[in-house]
Amino acid sequence: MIKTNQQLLEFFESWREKHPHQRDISLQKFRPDESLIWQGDDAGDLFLLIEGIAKCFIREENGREYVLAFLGKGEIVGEVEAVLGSENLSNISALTSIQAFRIKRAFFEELLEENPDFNRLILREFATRLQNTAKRASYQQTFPAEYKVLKILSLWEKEETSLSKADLADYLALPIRSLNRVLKDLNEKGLLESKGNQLKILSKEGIDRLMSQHF
Amino acid sequence: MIKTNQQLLEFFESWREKHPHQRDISLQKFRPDESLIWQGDDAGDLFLLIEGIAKCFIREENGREYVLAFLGKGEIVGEVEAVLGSENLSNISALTSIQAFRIKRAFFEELLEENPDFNRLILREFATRLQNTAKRASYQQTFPAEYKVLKILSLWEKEETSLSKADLADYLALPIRSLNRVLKDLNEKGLLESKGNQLKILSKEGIDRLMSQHF
DNA sequence: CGAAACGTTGATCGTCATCAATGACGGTGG
DNA sequence: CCACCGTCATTGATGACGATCAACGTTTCG
Repeated sequence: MIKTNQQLLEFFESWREKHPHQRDISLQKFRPDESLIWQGDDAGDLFLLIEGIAKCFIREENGREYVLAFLGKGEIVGEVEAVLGSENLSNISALTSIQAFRIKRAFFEELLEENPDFNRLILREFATRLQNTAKRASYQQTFPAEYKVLKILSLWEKEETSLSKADLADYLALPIRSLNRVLKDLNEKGLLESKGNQLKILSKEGIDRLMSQHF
Repeated sequence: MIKTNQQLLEFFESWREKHPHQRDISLQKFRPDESLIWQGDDAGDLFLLIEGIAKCFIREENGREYVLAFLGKGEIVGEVEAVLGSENLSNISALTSIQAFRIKRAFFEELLEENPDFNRLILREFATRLQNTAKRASYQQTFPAEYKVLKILSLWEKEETSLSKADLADYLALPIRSLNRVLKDLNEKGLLESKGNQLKILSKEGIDRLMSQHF
């Protein structure tokens, strides 16, 4: 639900320890709602999240937002554009306060070419993202709204941080009104407790049961 | 619409010329409807398409198919799974007769580690796929059926090969009936001519005009 | 001063209307 | 026989609008 990449984080942390004076990596902070990357801009520096949560989303020509992913600790942003040299496909904005490494693009490319471990980490990162987006595109197309919500909730559970309902709705490509409707139903069925933005799953079994009815 | 990767094809062709007796790459043919890769199987050898078109799709638990991409000349399949060592995410099946290189997985990994040019090609391939799937997921969620069809058609035009309507419908995540309805409308508006599986765009301007109405 | 009362604001929901997408079924034409 | 369409019914998702409720700060009064 919120992607993380512990290995990538460790790679950069240990790199920093070994090269404390390296100027290609710097620390940068963002406040909630600040943007790290703007869709349509030319590829610039990359960021690696150390703390906090960011939202990666595309704004369509009709104004609607589609959330591609929520990114957490250890996730890197801007790599796709860096590799292709293309303009930014998506926006990245901070949901919480964020602490991040800012990585010079040239340095990223250098690492990619000269450090096999890093190269491998990025390859794996790409591959998992591909898997994730493909899976999600598939089931978000083929299942009704209620199921999408259930799917998210079943992935939830131990997630510490709660997202705003608005963000959740964007992620599911549902209007808030529709999301609320589904949540209320689940509430009445006793599967869920919702106060404000805090969603609490009361019966994982019940949720799995409901999901299986869509087959 | 139908992805291709000329550079990757050239890489393997020239590799073969230089190493004619290499046993890690072999030629393999597939007939229409044959499968190259089955969803859920363990990662095996990879394929690189030399001729023909393949369909990459996920079958959901409720039986519906979601087409991730149509693959043509120079596209490689099975790389994501090879990198992650995970089971196959999707099915790959031949739409036309296919001629392909079959690449041993171990050899692929070796190439990836030891050949910087190849490594770069794969990185770029991953990155463009990420861009494509992300873009598509976004606009397929946020626009109505008619628009999705228009979008495809506007990308069409110079495409030589025509896909079956059934495949097109799966790609758009629409039932055939619905696809036919849209096509008929466009037909009546004089923007499109359709006989059998051959779709011919009569007025690109008209299509762009219709698309802009969705904003 | 402190507590009760009040008003404002934003989130949520009940209800109804609407629309888009789909399914069903039978007909037609190649 | 198969692909396609006319037509009608149904379903799911959404929008509109007003009512309600909770949170919060402000006012009023004892």
